[in-house]
Amino acid sequence: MARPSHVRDAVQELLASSHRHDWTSASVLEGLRERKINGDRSSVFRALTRLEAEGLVERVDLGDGITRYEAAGTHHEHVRCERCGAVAAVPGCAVAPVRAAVEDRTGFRLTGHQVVFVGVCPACARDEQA
Amino acid sequence: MARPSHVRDAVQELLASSHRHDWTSASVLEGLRERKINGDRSSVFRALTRLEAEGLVERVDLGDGITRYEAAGTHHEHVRCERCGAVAAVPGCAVAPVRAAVEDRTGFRLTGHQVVFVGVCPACARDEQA
DNA sequence: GTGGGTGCAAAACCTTTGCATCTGC
DNA sequence: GCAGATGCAAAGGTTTTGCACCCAC
Repeated sequence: MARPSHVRDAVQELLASSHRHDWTSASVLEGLRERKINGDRSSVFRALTRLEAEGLVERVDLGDGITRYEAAGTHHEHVRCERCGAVAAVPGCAVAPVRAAVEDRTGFRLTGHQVVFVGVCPACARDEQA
Repeated sequence: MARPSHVRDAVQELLASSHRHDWTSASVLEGLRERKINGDRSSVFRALTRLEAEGLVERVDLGDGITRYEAAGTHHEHVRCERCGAVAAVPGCAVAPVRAAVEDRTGFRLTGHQVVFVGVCPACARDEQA
C-alpha cells in the first residue's frame, strides 16, 4: 500500500504552490495539463475529495453552483467581484464576534460557517469610472 | 401586456404566505400541486428568476448545490443543521460590524454578502444525547 | 395579431459512479 | 496476487434553453 499517486500529489502541490482561492475542478485539470501532467476529471475529483478529507485542502462555496477548492491554511473569508468573478481573501473571521449570540438566539450548536462577501473589486471599480 | 401569470402569482404567494427559508424548485412545484395548481419546472424557474429580479424573492444558497428561495423581507442570515438539514433564520446581520473593515482591507466596494452558519439543531442535539 | 406565459422535451452543466486496467508493493 | 490509483464512459441531479401553443390584450 501507500502507492504513489501522481495525480493527487500534483493536485496538492498545485493548490499549495498558488495563492488562488478559486480552484475549480476544471481549472485544476487545466493546471495539471500545463504542468504536463495527464489527468482525468474523475481522478481530480477523487484527489480533491480525499485531500479535503485529509484536511489538506478546503472546499470553498462561492454560491454560484461551482465547487471550488483552496489549500488549507489559516482561517479567512472570501470576497468575490460581481463583475469579473475575481476572488480575494478576507483575513480573519468575520462572524466570530456574533457566534455566541447566534447560538443563544437559535439554539443551534454551531460547528462552522460559510461567509462570502460580494462586491466590486478595485480594478472593476476603476473601469466603471471610465 | 401585463397579462395574468397564474404560475408566477402562485409562486409568489406560496413563498410569501410561508415562513420557510428553504424553498427549492422541487418543493415549490410540490407546493403548487397541493394548491391544485398545475405547473412545470421551467415555469417555476422562470417565475423564481423573475421574482428575484423584481426583488420579491431572494436566492438562498446553503452550500449544498441546490438553489433555494425565500420571500424577500427583513435581512437575516441562515443556519442549517448538518444532521437533518433544517434551516432556521438568524435575525439581523452577522457581518455588519466588519463591513467597513473588509472594504478597507480588500479594496472591494461591498454590495452584499452571504452567510450560512452550520451546526446542530436542538432536536438533533437531543437525539444525540439519547 | 401580437406578445407574454406556459408546457413539454431536450440540452447543458457539474459531479459522481461503475468498471476494466495498470502497477507498485 | 493484492490493493490502490487511474482513465474512460456513462449515469445522476439540477438548472437552462428551444420551440410550439395558447390566450389575454
